[in-house]
Amino acid sequence: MSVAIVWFRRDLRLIDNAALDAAVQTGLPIVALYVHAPDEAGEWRPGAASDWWLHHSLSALDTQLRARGGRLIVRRGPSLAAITRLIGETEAVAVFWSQLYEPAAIARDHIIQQQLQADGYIAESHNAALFVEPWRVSTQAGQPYRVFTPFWRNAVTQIADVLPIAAPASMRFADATLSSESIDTLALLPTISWDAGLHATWLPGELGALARLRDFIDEAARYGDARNRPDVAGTSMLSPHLHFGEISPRQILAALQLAALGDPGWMDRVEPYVRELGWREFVHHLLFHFPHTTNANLNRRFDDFPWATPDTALLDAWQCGRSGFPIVDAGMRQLWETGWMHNRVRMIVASFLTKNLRYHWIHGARWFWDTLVDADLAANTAGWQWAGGTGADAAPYFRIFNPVLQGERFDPHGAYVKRYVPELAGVPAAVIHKAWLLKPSDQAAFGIRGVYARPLLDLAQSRADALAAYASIGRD
DNA sequence: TGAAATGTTGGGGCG
DNA sequence: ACGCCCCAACATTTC
Repeated sequence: MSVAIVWFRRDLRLIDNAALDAAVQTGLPIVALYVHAPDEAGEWRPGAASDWWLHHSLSALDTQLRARGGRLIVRRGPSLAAITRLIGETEAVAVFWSQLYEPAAIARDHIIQQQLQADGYIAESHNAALFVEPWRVSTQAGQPYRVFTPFWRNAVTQIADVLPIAAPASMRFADATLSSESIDTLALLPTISWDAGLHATWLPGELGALARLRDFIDEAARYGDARNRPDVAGTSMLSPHLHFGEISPRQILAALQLAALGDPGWMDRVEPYVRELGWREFVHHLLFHFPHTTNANLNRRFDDFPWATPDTALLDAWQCGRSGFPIVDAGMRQLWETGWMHNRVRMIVASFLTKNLRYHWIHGARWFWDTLVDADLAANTAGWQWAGGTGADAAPYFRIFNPVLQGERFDPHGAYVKRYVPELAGVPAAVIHKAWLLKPSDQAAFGIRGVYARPLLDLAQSRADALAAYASIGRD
């Protein structure tokens, strides 16, 4: 019996899935496969929060497939061995999958494609995650872009067709005698129950992604004003859904364009959000063209930068949200509780780590990698290199955020801080971001104790130290 | 999508 | 009435 295998990885959806569509177009019965092979990601194997999401997203995909008469076949890696074994069990003639952009995945997929094609099988990779493939965007000199604005100006001209592919009207599945691991046996869920906040915040899976998109469309025109306010639900919160491919950027853009019909000014108002989709595109292209940047500075001038040697207690305080700077601690606790942090606050905590503490950005990248449900090697790498001043189109190193001013500007009522740092619930908004400056009698009256009466570092001194360190490596 | 230091301007208090 | 000074407000420069 001939069949076509759809090898799902991080394209866990039925809509706008070119690989799935290509498999259906063969007219052959389908086998939907997931191969669990976390070691194949090398050093950047998914962390605990990502695993939590993956478990639920795989379950959601399996549920969707079962509703259509099929199911998800789950096997353990190595991927090539699992695929070739399944080919033997099914007499498959074709394997379809969606392109990934991490260096380890590219290398693995290349070997698998070569092997399958050498053995006479159809082995096709399709684009599921980007508007434009990275090898189709370059400067006039033929180089990859390192600056966002010209990159995006070029890339948008290539976004011609944003009509997403519909989910297959009907799917015919291969006979259901194939063995499958249960998703539970992959042991993706935490052994101790720290995931209540994740459950309360997220609904992994394609239906959850579509529901989130639907909610966001109504607010998208306000994104430009609201996106910097962590105390307001002003962002799309689609990042983990995008990471796992439960929804595609094309679907999002198409939905925005549909909502804009009959309202000519609407697309202009959502442009700030579309631009963020552009940044997502940009960082994926960067990772493709500069794969070493997961661990090494893109700007090699920083290779001699005098980063401080991390102090375990201070690094731990940053991770756990006990630095004494309310906006920083609120962000780190939001991350721990929900697996996500508002982007404005990500910039603040990253500036704090790489500049006030002067720790190498890799320490932040590793912590985010383990704790974010949207941990994405392209976005995480570029985001941390941007914050640390070592990346493409990066914030210059001397651009140091002041957590007091940032807190006052973007959490003016202290509502975000109070939500995640309950110790400060009794502090008036006017002083909540700098409570250590109050006189002791006021501190006592407002219940200010511990690090909030005495933060772990001096902002002015650490800023001066960072600038001195920056001066020591000289200009270009 | 920076903050702080430095420079400039102009209104108003005051002798 | 006038010059002087202070300082808030804004602009520019620097890191």
